[in-house]
Amino acid sequence: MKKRAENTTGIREIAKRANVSIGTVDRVINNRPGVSAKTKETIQKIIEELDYQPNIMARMLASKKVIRIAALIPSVSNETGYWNAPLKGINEAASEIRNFGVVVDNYFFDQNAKQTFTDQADNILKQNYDGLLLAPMFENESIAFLSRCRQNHIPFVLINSDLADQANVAYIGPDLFQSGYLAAHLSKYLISASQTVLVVNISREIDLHHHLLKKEEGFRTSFEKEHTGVAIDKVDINETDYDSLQKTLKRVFKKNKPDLVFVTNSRVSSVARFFEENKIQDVKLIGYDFLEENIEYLKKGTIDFLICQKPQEQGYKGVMSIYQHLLQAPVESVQYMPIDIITKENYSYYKN
Amino acid sequence: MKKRAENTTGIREIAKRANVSIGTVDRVINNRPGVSAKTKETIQKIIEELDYQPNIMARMLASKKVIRIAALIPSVSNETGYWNAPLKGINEAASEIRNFGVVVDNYFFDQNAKQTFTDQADNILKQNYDGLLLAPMFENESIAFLSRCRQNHIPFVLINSDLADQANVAYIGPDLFQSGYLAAHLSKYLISASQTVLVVNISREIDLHHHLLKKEEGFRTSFEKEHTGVAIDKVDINETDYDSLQKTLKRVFKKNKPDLVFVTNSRVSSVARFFEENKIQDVKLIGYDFLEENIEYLKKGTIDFLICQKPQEQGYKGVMSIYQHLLQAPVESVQYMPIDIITKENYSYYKN
DNA sequence: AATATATTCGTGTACGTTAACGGAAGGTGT
DNA sequence: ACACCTTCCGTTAACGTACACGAATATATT
Repeated sequence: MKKRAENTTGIREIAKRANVSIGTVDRVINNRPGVSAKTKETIQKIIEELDYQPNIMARMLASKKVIRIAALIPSVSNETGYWNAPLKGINEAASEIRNFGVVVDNYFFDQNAKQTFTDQADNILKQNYDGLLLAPMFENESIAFLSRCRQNHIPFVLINSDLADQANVAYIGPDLFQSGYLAAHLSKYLISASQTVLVVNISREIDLHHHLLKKEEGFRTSFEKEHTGVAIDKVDINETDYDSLQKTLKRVFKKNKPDLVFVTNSRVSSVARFFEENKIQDVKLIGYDFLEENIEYLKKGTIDFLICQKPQEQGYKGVMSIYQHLLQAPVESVQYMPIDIITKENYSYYKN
Repeated sequence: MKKRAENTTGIREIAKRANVSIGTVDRVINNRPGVSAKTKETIQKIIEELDYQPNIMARMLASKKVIRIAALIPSVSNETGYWNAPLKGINEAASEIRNFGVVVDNYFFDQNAKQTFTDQADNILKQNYDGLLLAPMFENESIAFLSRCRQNHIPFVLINSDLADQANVAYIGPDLFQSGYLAAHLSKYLISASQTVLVVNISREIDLHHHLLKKEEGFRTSFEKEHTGVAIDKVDINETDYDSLQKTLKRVFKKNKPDLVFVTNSRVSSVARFFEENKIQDVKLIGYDFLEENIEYLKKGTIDFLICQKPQEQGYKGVMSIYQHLLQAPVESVQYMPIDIITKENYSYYKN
């Protein structure tokens, strides 16, 4: 490891060449007032000539500014560990930019209790953050919250599910429609024409349904497009406990047993459990997300495919995007996650 | 005339708590001699207690060290643009850590000319780099090169294909066997029992073959395990131009037309072209890598699946890993890339 | 003309760390 | 006794930038 080469760049060199002090150069670089037009121009010319790039290290070291970001996401429930992954991504990003003077505070709400969401939203607004990362699970409440953020000039990034026309800095998450569309495509390898498919939406709060419906729409569109003659049934289950699910599925299966079941979210493991307990082996099963319980059933072959969309990366990129925006850097406003297909063979290599 | 912050968690605070000077603390942190065992211990205890993380900014600012890394990978040929992606990853990493006093120099060799590899290797050794990133395409030459690196105490990271027992800091790339295994699994959705599969290895230098053979091995193993009764033929093509390929395939297809073709590398588009030109539509096709020409055939349906293993990320992580290692940070020694499945439906969301 | 006010600029200190330098205390050999 | 090490530790000047403070100069006001 050698010594660094003689540095002829830097604010100091610019000052020397312009015959001014570094203070003046600093004012020009940071676009602060107090420099005559003439001086400013000569300095800017020299900056261009040298292709001067400020040293980020020194800048961050010297700057006492602190950027404060709030993240509001669902808490990890015992019903689904999905939000573990985004949280991990958020924390990873947070620790990466901690040295850059960024503080990320995490707030959590209960997906089964709207009140917890609005409470935390109020909480966040009181603290006067510089930016916000939000998983807008409750549609109406989120819209209200974001409207107040706009009033307070707090920029925000949405992850996991999108909301139209919110003037958000970025959306980072799945293309829900396309994700359902792909699920249908995979299904076509698993069943043949004139067989029956069952779409299962499992979620307690009806507000969370819009999220699932887009996937269902994509799923149906794919089948309709190709005129496969496949019949698509559907059932909504508004309770997340296993007993309710079992009761409903028993009824549906008795009436018309499907050849393939498509679960529109991560609760596919409950359906798999239902299959196992009732010795249903000839029905294919597709669902979402790389969760331990899902993987167990994937290993056993009860679940055929899982679709996953990088939840951890969503958290990571969410934080990074709001941070970039606060640094005035341009940010891609729609960042769709890749649609990953997980099978028995490749799950051990999957990285959330 | 501002006072230093009180609640500082830096080297200064540690010094205060340990009743020593920051110089001593610095010696302990950087593991330099000149500190009594007793003092060292108390300081280390305090560091643990505070969960002290050195400020990278300040460290890089104050340190006059420059870390020099060499990367040696195949050049982008007109035959395949595969190495564009790793190169992009390498450059991305390089520019991310440039401010941290790291210089990455790229060296290229021609996959069809061993000599270029050894020439560049000599070149690199002369320059006395601190670390090396290598794609060890030529097995024997790479082993010889790495042996000399070890002698010169230059740590190295391997990407894209692995070499056993080289004392490398890390391997970052596909699990070749498993990747072929997955290809076989997908194949089972596309064909039925007692049909015929053809494995195609395309590569000019025989030394590059060991790479492809592992994939073939995984592919065969999967079929053997499940006793599907599928017959697996194989053909090696040692020229990379289209005419040679066409001639060989015509001969093979005349003799025994397969129901599915598995191409063990990114040259699958040549086979797709062969299919298209000869109006072969009932043969399934699986291959590797997210290249423009491959995607074209995927769109058209000539190629059914592509398997891709994040070539860009391989480059990125390769640079980052050797860098981390040079910073004395621990590095995961085997980093298998996820095995991504690309279809007509999800290719537009794929990120290399 | 004297004073007040604005404009433009230079100086100094701080950010957290590295590393060169030097000093004190104690040991060794003659 | 002296000179000369060693070992252990403190002090201090950088690194490149931000920013507060105040000095110098120019312009306006009375």
